[in-house]
Amino acid sequence: MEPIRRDALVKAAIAEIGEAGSLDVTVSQIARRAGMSSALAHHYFGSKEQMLVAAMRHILTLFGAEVRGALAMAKTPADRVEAIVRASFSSQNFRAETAAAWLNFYVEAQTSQPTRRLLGVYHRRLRSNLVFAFRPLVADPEQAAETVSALIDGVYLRQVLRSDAMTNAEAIGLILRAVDRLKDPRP
Amino acid sequence: MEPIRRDALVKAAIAEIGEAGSLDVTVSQIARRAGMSSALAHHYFGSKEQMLVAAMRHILTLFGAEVRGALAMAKTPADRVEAIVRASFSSQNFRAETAAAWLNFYVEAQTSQPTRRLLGVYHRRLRSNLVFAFRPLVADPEQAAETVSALIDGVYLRQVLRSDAMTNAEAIGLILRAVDRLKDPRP
DNA sequence: GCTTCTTGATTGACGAGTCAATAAACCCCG
DNA sequence: CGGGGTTTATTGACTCGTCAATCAAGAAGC
Repeated sequence: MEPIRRDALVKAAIAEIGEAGSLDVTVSQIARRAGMSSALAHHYFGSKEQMLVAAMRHILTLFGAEVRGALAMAKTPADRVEAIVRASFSSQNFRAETAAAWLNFYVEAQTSQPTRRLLGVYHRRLRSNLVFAFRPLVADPEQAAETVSALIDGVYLRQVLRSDAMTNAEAIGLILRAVDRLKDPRP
Repeated sequence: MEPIRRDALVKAAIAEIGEAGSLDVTVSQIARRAGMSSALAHHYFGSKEQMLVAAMRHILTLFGAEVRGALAMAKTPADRVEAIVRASFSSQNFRAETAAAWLNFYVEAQTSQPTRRLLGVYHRRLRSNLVFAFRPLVADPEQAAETVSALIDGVYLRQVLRSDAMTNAEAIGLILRAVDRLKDPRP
């Protein structure tokens, strides 16, 4: 039972956060959506915070898997950069729901140590993937990685807010064009 | 009395939000920091939401003034882009405190119509300034503006989170180098 | 004596977490 | 088999705290 319940709660939490656009969702709401009582949610997770951390871990796991899959297919360095960008904006990840949860985790990370640690892991992984991909392409791969990371986060951020949202294809196009400009000219 | 009290409350609200890293600050905390009772805060602002909107408007006003000032000094198009970037990361704006408030307003905008409207105004203004500045420099100024906007937001976002934060000079350098790459090569 | 300013006390709502009690599943030994 | 006992699953009701908002009443100026 335990794994089933935990899983249902994590998914319900993400859905609820996405719908509310905020981490201010009650345990009761999440539990109701997952088809159980709030007491049971506490039974399996101990506290609301642990539940939200689990939700975040779930999102990061999905994202990580997607990046790994895309990287496996990439042959050239340029392919690798493209793979990471595409995974970041895959239809799975680039949804109002997920983006809203994402944004709220950033807020949470300012006060919650576990959340901050999780986000830190994700950042380092993304960064190291990007640095590796950029190494043969530019003189300063670290700077390029930093720029593209920020660009990805920025496009995401704007996605949450705007009513005239970009499609994921547009987002990918925007970033890949920027990436192209960042590359050193071939001598 | 009224303008003095309102001003003190707005500043206290920003400080409190920055310190807490969250919009979950109580009216009492803000009022105490501003040296008055929570009842008085309600007397002058009516509701907590109106107080927070006023705080946000204050931040945006400062930011707008800074951009306008910097733009007034700019002669060439490239100067104009640089002015906007520098204003965005002026030591006034680029502080953990302000950045935290900023981030939280993004979250708030997902549910609060007034907040969303305010942020929309800021976005449009920034965008139109950037488009204008980029027009003589690139073939597609709208796209360049979009890219730089996202980049600014992204660097800001990461600033809130990371412990090994960038200085504002580093942030400006990162973005200006990217801007340089975005420019069309002179024929 | 009227308006403006100010507050302590109170109200009413809401939400996290606990608990005791019930139901269901499982297990072991006779 | 089979039934007592143990663990697991589940919940409604409750506690305790917090907080936005209100109000009535007290100072303070004019």
